[in-house]
Amino acid sequence: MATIGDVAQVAGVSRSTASNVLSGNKRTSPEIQERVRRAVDTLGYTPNAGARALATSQTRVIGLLARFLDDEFAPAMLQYILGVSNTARELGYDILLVSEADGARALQRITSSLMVDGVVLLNVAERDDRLDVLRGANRPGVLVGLPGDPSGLDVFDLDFAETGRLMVQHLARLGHRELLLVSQPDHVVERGGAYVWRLRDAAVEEARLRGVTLRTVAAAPSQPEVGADLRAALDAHPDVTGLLVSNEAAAAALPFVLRDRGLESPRDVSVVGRFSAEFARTFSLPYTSIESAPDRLGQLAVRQLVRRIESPGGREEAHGVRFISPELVDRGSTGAPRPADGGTIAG
Amino acid sequence: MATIGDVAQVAGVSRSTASNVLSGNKRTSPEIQERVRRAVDTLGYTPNAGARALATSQTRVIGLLARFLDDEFAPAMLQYILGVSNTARELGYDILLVSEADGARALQRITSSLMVDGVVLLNVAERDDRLDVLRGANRPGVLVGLPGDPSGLDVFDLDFAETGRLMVQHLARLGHRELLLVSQPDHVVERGGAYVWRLRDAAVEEARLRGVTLRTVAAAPSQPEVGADLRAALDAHPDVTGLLVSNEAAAAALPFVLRDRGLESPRDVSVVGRFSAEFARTFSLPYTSIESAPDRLGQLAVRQLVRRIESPGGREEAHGVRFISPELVDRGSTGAPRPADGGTIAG
DNA sequence: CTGAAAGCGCTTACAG
DNA sequence: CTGAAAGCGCTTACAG
Repeated sequence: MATIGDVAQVAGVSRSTASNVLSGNKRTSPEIQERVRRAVDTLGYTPNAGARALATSQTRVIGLLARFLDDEFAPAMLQYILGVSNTARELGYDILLVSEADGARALQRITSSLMVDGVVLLNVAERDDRLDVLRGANRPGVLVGLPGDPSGLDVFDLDFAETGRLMVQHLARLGHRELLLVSQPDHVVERGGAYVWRLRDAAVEEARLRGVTLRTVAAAPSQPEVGADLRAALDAHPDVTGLLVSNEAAAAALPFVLRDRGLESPRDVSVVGRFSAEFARTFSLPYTSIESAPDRLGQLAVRQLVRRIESPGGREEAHGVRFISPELVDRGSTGAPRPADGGTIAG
Repeated sequence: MATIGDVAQVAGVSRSTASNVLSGNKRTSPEIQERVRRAVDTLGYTPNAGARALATSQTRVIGLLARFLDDEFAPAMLQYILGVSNTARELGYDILLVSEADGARALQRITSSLMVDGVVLLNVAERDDRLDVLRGANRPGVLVGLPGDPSGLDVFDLDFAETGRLMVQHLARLGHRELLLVSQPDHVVERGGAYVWRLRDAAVEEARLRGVTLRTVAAAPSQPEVGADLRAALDAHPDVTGLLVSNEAAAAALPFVLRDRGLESPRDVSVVGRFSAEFARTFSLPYTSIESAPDRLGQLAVRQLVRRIESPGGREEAHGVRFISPELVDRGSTGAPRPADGGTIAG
């Protein structure tokens, strides 16, 4: 491997001059620049990342802490990872992907060894044991997902409360009076999935304000249990004309369940989901939905992180929570409710 | 940040002794060990990764080159990534995830800068522009996926030819004489997805040997086009009693298509897929399938890579192609064909 | 068994 | 504008 010493020698300059040409930090004469560039080309020189990191305390690597939990839906997670990864590369950073179960320990390891310039935490829980580590770390970090205590942290998330309200509004305006919200199971909430109740509570409140009945049901986070949960929920609430599906696994299973009963949306039941366009495409979901925007959240998170890393006073600027406003993507699965005498959705 | 110098000072030893205790490379007295360990604890010392990499030329990071192509099914890809990532962590390595479009350039970048000790290439094509870079690189690499010219490379892959034969055998033995293979579209093959024709050609040959009719159809790699392709294929071949579904997107869409026509498997049509158990779970696929074993392939690949990295003569050992034997997982979607007079599967 | 010294390949004040 | 020198934090022969 060629070193910068080799480059300097071939170019006939000192190592510091070669370094200055390559970094562009100091002005150098065009002639010198040309000589150094030629030397780099002939030698096929690439700076040694470890040596550079040692000298500058910068690695140009961002740590990405993902969590693949059994009770969450892996394909949805992938989209966040890709969103972060793509934006990082655009800004000149590589991604160290950490998917191990013990995220707190992993975070400690990669920050204290200075392997990364900063970190992005995905799938943040209400009480997340990674946050104390992050607060004590020597590198900045941003979260995707709102924890219970976001103080001193940069947080990006979908506005789940507004999402809940929007879902209810949309169906209420179309004339629906009997709604069913398909949510995540209780243990997701207990484990810290605060987004679940943020959406649910707001939906319930909005329904109350509008004098609409909103029932809530928890469905399993994976196949095939989620299908059974959906069927049971429809049986239990035959008057329902509108479905709010916040649970992504349930959304993926819904076409099967509706077809089983000969139901069509929006003819027999109106459906509003909460998932990304990419997710809809992967699972052939024909439902109107609130876009969950994983790519945009990943992008915002990385941009903010890079600002903290690179801007001189970036580390000290005020932290805050930034919500993405939910947007409804119409895929034609909602309409006026079927007439009251039009039978039931129970099988 | 504490350095090893601080540790040495607190422990009252020299830096080299502290280093030796931590690495375990040289024998040290128990008392000294204890003193050093205590100093590490009180200071919260973690070695600086860059400095260590510079001194040892080892980073304990493995580069993972993924490719997310529009014409392949992203959720299937995730499983390989997780397989590699989990095994790497078990062996003490972190993962640098590279998902950018220009894989060859990325590979050049991470190897020549010595950011990684080795690389795993996913989704390798028949003619893959990353391979020349890998052959010229100063770090070892292993592939998941068989290229046209595997010389000088470590390759792991499912035995697609045997997979094709096994699928045909399984249905032929049950009495099926009219089979349909749902494959990938031509442009996947042209781009270099050799696995497509490896499976197809072997299936065709096996069918010929057994005197069974095997038709082949290409289906789109994503929703919703794949559904239309499946419907058209069933219409075009009404005599078919057995489906071999190698295309993962087609497998995910098949339940919808069959239900549309009131078909059940195995009553009306027998189905054998090729996908992982995890994939089956995610998409609620009730089909007997050849296990594609992404986790196992990832594990084998990483183990081999780490062997090359760590064993003294590991770099020089003979390279080779290792196939995983296909295994059929029975999910009850195959049986004897319906009687010849039993109607057709066309809608 | 322990320690002083050199070296890994960069960058960056600093002096000229 | 250019170069000699120091330093980043480790590891590792080498001498004792």
